Amino acid sequence: MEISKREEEYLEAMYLLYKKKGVIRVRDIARKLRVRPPSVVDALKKLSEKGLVEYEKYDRILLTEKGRKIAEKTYSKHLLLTEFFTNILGIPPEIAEEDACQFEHYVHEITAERIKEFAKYIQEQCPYVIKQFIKEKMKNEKSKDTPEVEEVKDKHTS
Amino acid sequence: MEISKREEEYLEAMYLLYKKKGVIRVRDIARKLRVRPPSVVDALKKLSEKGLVEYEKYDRILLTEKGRKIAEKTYSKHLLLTEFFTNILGIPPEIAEEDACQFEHYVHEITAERIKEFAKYIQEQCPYVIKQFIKEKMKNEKSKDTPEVEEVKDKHTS
DNA sequence: CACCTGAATTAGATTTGCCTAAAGAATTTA
DNA sequence: TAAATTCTTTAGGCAAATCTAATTCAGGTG
Repeated sequence: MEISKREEEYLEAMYLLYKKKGVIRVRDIARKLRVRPPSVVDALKKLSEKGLVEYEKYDRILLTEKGRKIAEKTYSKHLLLTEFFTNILGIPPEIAEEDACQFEHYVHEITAERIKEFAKYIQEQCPYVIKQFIKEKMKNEKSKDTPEVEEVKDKHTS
Repeated sequence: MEISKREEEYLEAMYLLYKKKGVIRVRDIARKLRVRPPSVVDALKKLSEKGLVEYEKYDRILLTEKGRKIAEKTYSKHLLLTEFFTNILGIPPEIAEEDACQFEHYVHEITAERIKEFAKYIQEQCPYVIKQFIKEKMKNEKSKDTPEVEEVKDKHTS
């Protein structure tokens, strides 16, 4: 059975809401995915037909076993990608988050797994090199925020 | 002006066709994107309205300056991602290709840039570690293709 | 208990991207 | 150059995902 990117996003949102609050409400899903409640109801009906969500109107909403497994798999990719982008590449958290949030729906198992292994391996084998890389990049980041400072200083001291 | 993932894919396909053959034909775009020719015509009309493609029916098809720039940007991300997946992570080429083909449309400039820098840095700073990682993974790959061999050997030699 | 409020739902419409079938244009070939 | 083939285009429709407006429901309060 085909499951779309968007459906995966719905499942993931529901999974996180359940983990955090213990209940899943239409309103909250809508907020999380930045859509209107009617769109959520549409999605719930479809997901329910596919056996990924338990849904009867006006009743409590739950993921089925199958739905939860998909959500977990997606979310674990999300975590691993975010970590890689921030810890290894030194990407700012909000951007890392956005990139992960998209790629998580496309990345092959093998690639995800490999990224995780690579991160571990490289941190163990050459932690200092990584640290150095991050440090370098962070520095450049900051100088972008305040691009004039260095130059001005030079002028003053020269 | 909003440009969708799919539109970016059309631009990229056209860009590559032009680079390779010097002409862009509906038929070839369709083949590349695995859609039927009428879908391509629809897309061309929209892209033309957005000023990304020069299109008059039955006439030659060209990217505009603007369209070409978008395609180039996308394609350069494609290349860099593919290289990272294959050369650093040791992902098989077809899978690396597919992952790149999706992520290229979402990855932020900064992340793409950082991946490129990281690949360069790590290859310079600890080329041996990378080589070792790849080697290890490749080995596991192969043993997956022929999972019985080792065991059978053992039995025979024991 | 009746009412009020906020949440959930339905109805109906829009947009994007794709399709098939059929018609029209261009190119190749006999 | 006329016919055959191939490519391109139009017409008409479908499915996914979204929206707004209006309705229905559930829970809390006077």
